[in-house]
Amino acid sequence: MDARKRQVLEALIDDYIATAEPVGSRTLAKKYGLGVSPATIRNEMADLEDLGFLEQPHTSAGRVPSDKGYRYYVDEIMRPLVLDLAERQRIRQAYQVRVRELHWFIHQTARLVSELTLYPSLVVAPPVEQAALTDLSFVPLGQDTVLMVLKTSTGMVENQTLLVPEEFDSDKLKSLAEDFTQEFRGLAIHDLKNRILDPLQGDVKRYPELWQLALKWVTGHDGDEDKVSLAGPLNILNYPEFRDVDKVRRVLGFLEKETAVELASRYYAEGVQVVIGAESSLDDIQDCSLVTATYRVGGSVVGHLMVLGPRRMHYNRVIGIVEAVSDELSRVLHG
Amino acid sequence: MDARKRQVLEALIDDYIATAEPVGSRTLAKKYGLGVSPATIRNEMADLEDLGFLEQPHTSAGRVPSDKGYRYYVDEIMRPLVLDLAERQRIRQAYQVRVRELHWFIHQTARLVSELTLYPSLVVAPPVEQAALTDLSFVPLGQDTVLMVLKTSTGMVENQTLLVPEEFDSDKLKSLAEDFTQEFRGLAIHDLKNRILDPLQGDVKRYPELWQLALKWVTGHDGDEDKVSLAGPLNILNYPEFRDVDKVRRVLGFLEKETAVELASRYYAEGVQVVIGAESSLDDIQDCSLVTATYRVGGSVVGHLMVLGPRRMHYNRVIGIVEAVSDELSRVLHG
DNA sequence: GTTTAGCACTCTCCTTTCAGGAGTGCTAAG
DNA sequence: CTTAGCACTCCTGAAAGGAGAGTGCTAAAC
Repeated sequence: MDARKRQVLEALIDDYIATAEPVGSRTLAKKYGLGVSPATIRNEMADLEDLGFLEQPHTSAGRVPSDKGYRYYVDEIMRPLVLDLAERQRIRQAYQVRVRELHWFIHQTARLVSELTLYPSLVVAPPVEQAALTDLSFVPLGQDTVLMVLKTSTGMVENQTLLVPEEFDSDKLKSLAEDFTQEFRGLAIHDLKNRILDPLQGDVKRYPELWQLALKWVTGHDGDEDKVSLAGPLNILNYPEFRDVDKVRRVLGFLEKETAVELASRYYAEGVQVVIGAESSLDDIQDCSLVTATYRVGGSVVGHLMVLGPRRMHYNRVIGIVEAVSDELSRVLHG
Repeated sequence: MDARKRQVLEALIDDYIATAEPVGSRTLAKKYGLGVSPATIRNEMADLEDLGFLEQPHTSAGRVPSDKGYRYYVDEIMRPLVLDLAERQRIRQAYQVRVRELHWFIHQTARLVSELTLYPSLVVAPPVEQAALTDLSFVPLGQDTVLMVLKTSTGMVENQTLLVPEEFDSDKLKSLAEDFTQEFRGLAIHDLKNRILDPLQGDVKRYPELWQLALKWVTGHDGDEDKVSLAGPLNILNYPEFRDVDKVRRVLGFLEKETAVELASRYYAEGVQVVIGAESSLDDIQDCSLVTATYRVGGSVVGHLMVLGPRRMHYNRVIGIVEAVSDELSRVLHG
């Protein structure tokens, strides 16, 4: 893998990313200043194909990068694009208005990323289920409704309206909230739910009224709702590889399913990860690549951010954007 | 327009809805027990074409209903399908779990409708902007954040987190909330916002601290967010008329834009409305039909519910579903 | 008068064929 | 090692032809 091969590979991938057409030796020689003739490039391309970096759709077409080719490009050749001023500003301003509302953060992030990258983007919120309870209070709303406000160790706030017996007045609720916080503080939400649902724990007897309320919460609470935000799915339609409606259905279907969330969480390692084509071993997105990033609150990874595009994705640009956004998000979440 | 013409029209539309293929006289004679020969049906079809109810894609194809044909079918022939037990139960159970959270209601409704109809569905929430303020309270969350809980005359609750100066302690907030409610109760949210933004009103001077808080609310509050829920957009991909990606883009683009919401609100008349093809005079959805319905709280229309599908939509089924769901939604919102 | 069988006609759709073009690999010369 | 030349392959798009579906019309049957 000498320098010229790398040059050829880079030029070819750049061209293919831009045009979506198989790239021939003549094109490469003409458009990119490689200083050699098409014939020479042909030889290099044949070598690159032997090495597994390129593929030929058919004998007399140009070449197309293989998964392995993209992988080499991403790992060894390309460098993340530095965003221009306007884009950096846009990212900085995106989070200025509101505060502390989980679903707003992820919604905003997903939109921001998909608008900047022109690809669909999925943002997975901090898994509330795993965060620990830090504080809980009840706010009376009407004579039989109450707002339950729950704070977690990841700094997020969750609200949920509950129906309560009428005899729960303001003072009663206050003392119940204190009991609840006292008893359960520090427990992960997930464990807390299990404990509430388990009659053997004895909570039923010790706090009959509180337990009744808590049960309403658990049964009414859909842990997954609002935790994922998808933006810009239609962007996918702008790329010629998605001319086929069946393909569109598979890919967008994937984004709407649980699989996408799972996959995002699978790449748990800090920082930006790239998954190219078949590397995901998911049939539905064989022809797609993913760029995922994590964001943090107080040093630990709490959520994921994912961009999905065709295999010939603008990796350098997307990686640059995803890095910038996840950094900014971590920053504002920390503050 | 004699009885047999109606029969032929009905059979033809039923068949076209089922198959998406132009319907020929032979098919009609064979599949539907009309008791006459293809030749007779041909004559009827020629008449129906003269009347503008049918169209011929080309000389030697079968016939296809025109907008006018569908219109006659919807208004004069078809009757809403009565849902079966399982479906009715499903609708009844859909709203049992949670209470009073606006975004949850519309989200749930959109999902329910799209799953039952197999078409995309859009639900527009009661316009909070137009509802009157009935009550307001602040809940301290941390040393500098506070949850603002706002109740409206449509019975909905809105929450928003605000950043506040540290000197606003619990008692202070309580008295501020009382002042606020006292002063502004009964005002439409929309007017309230304008008033807060208008320095000439004198609120700045009279309630400097409160006004500061209110301003944060107004500027941080995106009136439209969470007010619209789209479900099942991908359903559209299952219909052969949307093989073409450009068409898909136009239609799904329409659903994501403000236009769709506007359109839904345009059909403000109580009950179910059907818009067929070009009747909407919107280019993007020339080949689509819409079924809209309204739902009510305390007797007055507050929101809209919309189903979008190909022109050959299962009108009877969709209308039945939309009626049932909007009734149920009105019922639970009232309670 | 209405209904129907028969038939010629039209138009689409699918397949086949064919030429053009792009790109390759190989060979041999620079 | 590089490059020009050339035969070869394979896709693509246009043109041509046949099959099939469905029609409208005419004339006979009810």
